[in-house]
Amino acid sequence: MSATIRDVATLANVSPSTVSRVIANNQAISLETAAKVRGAMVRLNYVPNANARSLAKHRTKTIALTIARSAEEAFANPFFAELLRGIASACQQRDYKLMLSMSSNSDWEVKDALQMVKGKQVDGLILSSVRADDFLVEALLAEQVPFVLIGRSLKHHVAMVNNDNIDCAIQGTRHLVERGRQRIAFISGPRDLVVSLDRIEGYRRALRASSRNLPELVVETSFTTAGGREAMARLASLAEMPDAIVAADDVIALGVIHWLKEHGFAIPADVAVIGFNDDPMSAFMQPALTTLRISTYALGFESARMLIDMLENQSPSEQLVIPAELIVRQTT
Amino acid sequence: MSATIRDVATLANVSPSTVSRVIANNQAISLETAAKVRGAMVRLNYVPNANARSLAKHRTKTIALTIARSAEEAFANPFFAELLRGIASACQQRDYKLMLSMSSNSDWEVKDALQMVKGKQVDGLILSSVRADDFLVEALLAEQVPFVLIGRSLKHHVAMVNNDNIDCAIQGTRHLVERGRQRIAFISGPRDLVVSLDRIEGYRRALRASSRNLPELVVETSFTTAGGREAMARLASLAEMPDAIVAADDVIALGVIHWLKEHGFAIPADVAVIGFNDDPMSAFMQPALTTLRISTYALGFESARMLIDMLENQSPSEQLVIPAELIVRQTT
DNA sequence: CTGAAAGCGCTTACAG
DNA sequence: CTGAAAGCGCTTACAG
Repeated sequence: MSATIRDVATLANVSPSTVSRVIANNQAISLETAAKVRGAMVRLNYVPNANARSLAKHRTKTIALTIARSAEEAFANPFFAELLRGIASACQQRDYKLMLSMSSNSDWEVKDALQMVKGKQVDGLILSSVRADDFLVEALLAEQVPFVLIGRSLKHHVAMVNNDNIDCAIQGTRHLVERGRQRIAFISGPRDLVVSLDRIEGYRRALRASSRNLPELVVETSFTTAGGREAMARLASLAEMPDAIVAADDVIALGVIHWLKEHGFAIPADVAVIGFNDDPMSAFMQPALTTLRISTYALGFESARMLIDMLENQSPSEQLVIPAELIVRQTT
Repeated sequence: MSATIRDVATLANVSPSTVSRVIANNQAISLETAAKVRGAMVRLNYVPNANARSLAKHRTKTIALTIARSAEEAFANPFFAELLRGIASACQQRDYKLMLSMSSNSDWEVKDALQMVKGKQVDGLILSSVRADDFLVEALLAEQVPFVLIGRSLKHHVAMVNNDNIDCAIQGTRHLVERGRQRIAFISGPRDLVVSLDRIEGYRRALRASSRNLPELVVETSFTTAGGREAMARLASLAEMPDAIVAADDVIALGVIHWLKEHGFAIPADVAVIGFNDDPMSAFMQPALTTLRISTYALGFESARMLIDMLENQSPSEQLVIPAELIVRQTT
């Protein structure tokens, strides 16, 4: 059995309260006593029991990232690795622990999230995606759980860090318009996500803003390479095939490019392609992918920083918009 | 404040002990009582406090993955995302929570790990890499902490899941020998890692086993794309440049390929390249990368499964070797 | 089948 | 500057 606070107290000849105070760096304790206690702690190899501590203090110094997908799916997309990188860095800096919660269906997601926070395993949550009808947000609001969104809520004014996805899609689409493309299609992720709705909206606005009366062509698929291939195949079977694709994710764009190459289309000569995210691999693809750099790392870092600030200083919830940038490479 | 077990007890008109028993699904409780209690739980939206529970039960149903790098670095390599995917899946299946622990230096690593386990935040650990002089392993052994290694320990017989890295390197190198390459260089990751030593060993054995008296050429770099470029640049500056590269990681291989393309070398005509891992991106590179598929996902999944088995059934520690396979594509 | 009591290992007013 | 006591919210022998 590990040493407890009593063992330390006994060895140092003080009361447990005193030991507790030196753990907490309480200034009231005299330097001699503190030194004596610290000596006992190292001699016993003492580590405070975090459960007892959390139970007494009502805080855990732990936050969780929730991902509304099966673990299988989630980390297949570099977006989440990059997001995690940012979150983990902020946690490291602020001495917080990070917990991961993945759930494949929306009921479980709500249940898991509430369980972690109400069960006092974590102090707060980062939600990695937001659905249009977000039960989770409502449930968390109702239960007064501290959380920050990666993305935005359609209905509630809550802490969030997001990109201006409408504007991103406008930029991407306009770029294609300016390149003189005639049939620009948009391959969207699942339409129940706010991010999908925003990007579709931006795509539409850009087309309408062009004076050329360009047709709107939106198809939906999953955020996977396979999804990209499949969507491209569908688009190619149309009477008139698109000459440009805006894909809502680099991983989708990758699938599109594969399909095109396999079927002998030249990129960008026959079909131009633009993605979203600027995943680390995207610069290295052949041809290198034109994409919207949404700064996923910053999204993660800032969300964690914001949550921890809220937790520690009850600072008010912020609405942060991370700037995005069109990175033009070889596919357009 | 959230409802506690007392609130539920009061509402259901039973004692807290009884509520605790229905939470635990204790068979002794009558069906009526159980139903009554469950009713009260949902009415109060009750969630048990995990800290109190862990404190009383001495277990948390949580495991941690430790990564001995800064968060910055870790998730830049797809290996960890893939590993995490496997681990998270197993956790999901077995209803365990997953905690992440990253630490950039070896002292912190030991401290963090002991803190998590001795502090009862987690029941056990998965170590994602093993150093030749592994203080962590010794410390964990001394403290009787349950853990499993991804990789192998040079000195201790402990629970582990690993690839036969020596054999992998033999296969990869032999493949190049059979392709008639004359100057086969090996780009290793940091030499303080067991996995690096094993792969270097395999490379050497394969060269010696060839009857052609091939020169040994080993350089060391970090597990990054930049590391690959830099190492390739060094090799290219030699009197006689290599005509084949075995890179200890696909990410390194990617850097090598970039360097070669930028400097006008044909792959594989001038220089053949082989990687390790079969990261998801590797099949999509141009040219597609020949690599050793080490089944990273399985490594992760099995490590978590093994750890949880040890935790739940005190099953003895296993030594599992995940088979690897040479995937020949276009770079060789 | 159920309850009262002690215990898990901390923290924190309250006294002195 | 330090200690005794109560409390955080559970679980689990021990009785009955």
